[in-house]
Amino acid sequence: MSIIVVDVKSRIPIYEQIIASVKDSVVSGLMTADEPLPSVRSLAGELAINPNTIQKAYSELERQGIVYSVPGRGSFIASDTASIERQHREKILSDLAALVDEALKSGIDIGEIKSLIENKKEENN
Amino acid sequence: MSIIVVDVKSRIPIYEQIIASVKDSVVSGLMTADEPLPSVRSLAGELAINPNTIQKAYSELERQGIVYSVPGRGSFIASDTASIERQHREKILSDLAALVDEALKSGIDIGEIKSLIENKKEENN
DNA sequence: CAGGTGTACTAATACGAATAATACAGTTGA
DNA sequence: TCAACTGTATTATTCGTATTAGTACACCTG
Repeated sequence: MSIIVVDVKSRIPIYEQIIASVKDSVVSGLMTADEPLPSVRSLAGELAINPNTIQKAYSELERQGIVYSVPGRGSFIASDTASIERQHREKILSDLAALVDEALKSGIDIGEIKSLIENKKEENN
Repeated sequence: MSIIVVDVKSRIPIYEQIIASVKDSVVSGLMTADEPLPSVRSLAGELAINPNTIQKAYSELERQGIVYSVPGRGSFIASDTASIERQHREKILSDLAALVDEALKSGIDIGEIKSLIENKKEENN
């Protein structure tokens, strides 16, 4: 099963949307280690886009170590998803730090930020 | 004085960079109400880009109520910067909420987020 | 009135994403 | 064995849009 969706009207290139979509599936646990991705041609058919665009996305994912491809067999999620998830968490924390920085510089009260977090914690239970 | 800088190599359109730059100057207090912006032609000369690109940025800024333009005189920061700053804070809080949401979904401990905020608070003193 | 300002318009250019059309080599399963 | 799948590679073309280019007009200021 593939949860890969794209929005052709988005300003974000389709191949980048695919990359993000696969990454999301990995970090959310929807796709697990060594699980096969849809083939270049079948996914192109599903999404009604050109196979070359899919290939470009898969190539980049392979370059980043998110997937590995075997000619004749297919493309698969990397065996080591732990490091992918770790990288993902690091990126979120880094983004979060930058945003909190900007918030404080904009004069947003730290209490407001804290309560926002508490609310989010409630939702995620 | 103008703190407007652009990176022609960025994937972000130059006119959007200018828009963001002006907004930043307003919310950071570098530019205040009714202060004149550099003229379309002079800024184009400074940044070595086409005047049309500057005009496009200024037009959009005017549409958003960030600046107002007077033919023959120039372009100026809006008189009411308070609402601009409010909008900015709201956007930050909204972004922050989304990011915290994603962090919690990624299994990041809430304590880690809190300590991150405390650290940032220290830095901003 | 000269020289600055914003504004408007059309055309041309540049760049990158996406498509299109093939071709080749490896794997798989009937 | 071989048809049908897989990834990979290559080249050319299309397309959208940001950017440039050039020009013109009306307004304001000293």
